[in-house]
Amino acid sequence: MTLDNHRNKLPSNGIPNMFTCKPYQVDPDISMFTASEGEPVGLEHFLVQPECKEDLVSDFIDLDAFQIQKCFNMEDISGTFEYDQLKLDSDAVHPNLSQGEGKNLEFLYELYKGSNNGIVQGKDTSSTSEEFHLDAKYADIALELDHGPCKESYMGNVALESQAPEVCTGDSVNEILDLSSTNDPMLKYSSSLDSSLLDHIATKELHEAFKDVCDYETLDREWLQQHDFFAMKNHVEMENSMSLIKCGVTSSEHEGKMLSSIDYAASTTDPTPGAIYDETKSGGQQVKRKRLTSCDFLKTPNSEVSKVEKSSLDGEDNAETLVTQKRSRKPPRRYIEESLDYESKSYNKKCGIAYRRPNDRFLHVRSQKQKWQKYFQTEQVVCQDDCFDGNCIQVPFDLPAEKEHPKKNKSSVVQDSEDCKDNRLLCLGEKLDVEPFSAESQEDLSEDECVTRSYTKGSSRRKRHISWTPSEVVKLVEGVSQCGVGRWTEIKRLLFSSSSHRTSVDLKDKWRNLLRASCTQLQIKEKVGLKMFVEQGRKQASNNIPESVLWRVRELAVMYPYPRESKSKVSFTAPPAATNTTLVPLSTAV
DNA sequence: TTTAGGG
DNA sequence: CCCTAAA
Repeated sequence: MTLDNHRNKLPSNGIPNMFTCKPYQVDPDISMFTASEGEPVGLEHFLVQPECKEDLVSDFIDLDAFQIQKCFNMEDISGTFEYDQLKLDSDAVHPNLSQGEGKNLEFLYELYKGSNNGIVQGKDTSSTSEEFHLDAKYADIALELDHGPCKESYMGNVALESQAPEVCTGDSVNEILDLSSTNDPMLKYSSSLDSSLLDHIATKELHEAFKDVCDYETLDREWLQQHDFFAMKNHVEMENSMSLIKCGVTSSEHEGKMLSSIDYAASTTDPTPGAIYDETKSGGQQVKRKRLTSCDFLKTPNSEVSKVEKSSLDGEDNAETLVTQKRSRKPPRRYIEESLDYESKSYNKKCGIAYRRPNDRFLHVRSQKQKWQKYFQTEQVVCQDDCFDGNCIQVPFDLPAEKEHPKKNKSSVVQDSEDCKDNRLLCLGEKLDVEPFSAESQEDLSEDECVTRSYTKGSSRRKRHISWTPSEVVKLVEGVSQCGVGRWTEIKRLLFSSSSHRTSVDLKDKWRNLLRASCTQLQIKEKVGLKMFVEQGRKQASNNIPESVLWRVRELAVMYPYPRESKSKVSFTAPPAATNTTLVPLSTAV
């Protein structure tokens, strides 16, 4: 399209005519319905303006046939328009249109008519203006509308009415209202429209229209983007308009701006049920392309305004590209990524520290506190403390870790923090690891673990205490019976391979403890009798070690003498007097 | 690395 | 459960 093709003309009377329509030729080779999916076809691609008639003034007035139709729609609605002022350009009528052209025009007409359906009540376009030949389904009639005194207000009404009942966002409405108010105070009448209500209606209608053909979200997003785009464009135009006003440009130029607003309105009034359902099943895409038409049209550098628009829109190349070229496609990946990124950022910012894992949060609090403690005394520290919800027992930061482990070399604060971190992380991992072990193990872990954890927190490298369950003891005994005493690695490999928290050393230690326990228990049981047995029962209950297991341990101890333990074992099996002296302190201690 | 033993 | 020495 050439630049001239988009310029609207003024009638010979010299009055700016913003409704000048040129006869459009339909290119039969390009059909909206046969266009490939990936390449939306703008209307202007097959509506070719063959000629420029009167290029008098309006670089700022951009109307193609489609928008003119919209103007007609509005005029039908407004009821304030003097149809006498409409003149049909005889050149507009093309009685010799081919079949394909007729179809395309018919589609245009249907779109046009459909756009009316939402707002025209009991009024048939064809009946109101026979001259338009629209009832003849030739949508590309060229019209000349005299630029009468009422035109401005009319235009304003057009813009408002065309946008209001159909689809529009509050922004676009406001933009247009701004434009209108700057041009004609009469238009303020329309500013009383409830934009939110209009938004509701518009959205509802839009959803109805696309119920069967479009995905709601996609449609909404695209539509909103387009509207934002329009609003922005409006804004740009308004600014430009104001600058032009300052330069003393005639009011017709402002009308040009307003026509641009109408363009937006027209472009947004397309997806009406009538337009869609009267057409083929691909109505949604058609409507999209239809909208694209207006965008492309606006994008065409046909005037200074358009240039300004284009440049400004190029700055928004994302939106522009999306709106003008990728209408029937999904939003570009970059857009999605940016959106997601933005959402995630805002989400994170909103959530902040509250969504950290408790473990990390504790560490964060602690490290931050240590760091800040040097510089700030109270405020931030207190805030951090408040963030800590106390799921764990918080150890005072000045609490020396060496308290629990005096042998450890005194670590620095940072070192302590790191160690604590490791320890806590280890605890978490181990707990997760232990949980599927068995129900018993979970029971055992429940309360004691919390206490243990809180107590062992200060010590850096001490492993969390995990009580031996009876099942574990049984496994250990079985392992010893199979592999023999002292082959702890093998036992672990065979029976405790799934228990990462039980090392071979642990097995050895446990076996040693079992030996002691068995010695003690059995010895006491033999010696003292029932009274001590009751005590043993208590102890046994506390240890959860069945007596049968202890007996088994003793048998194994005999079979596989444990080094150096065998001495005590021997003493255990030795005369009672000797065992008494050694075991009494133990039993009493327990 | 594993085991034994002290703590 | 940790630590260390010894193998």
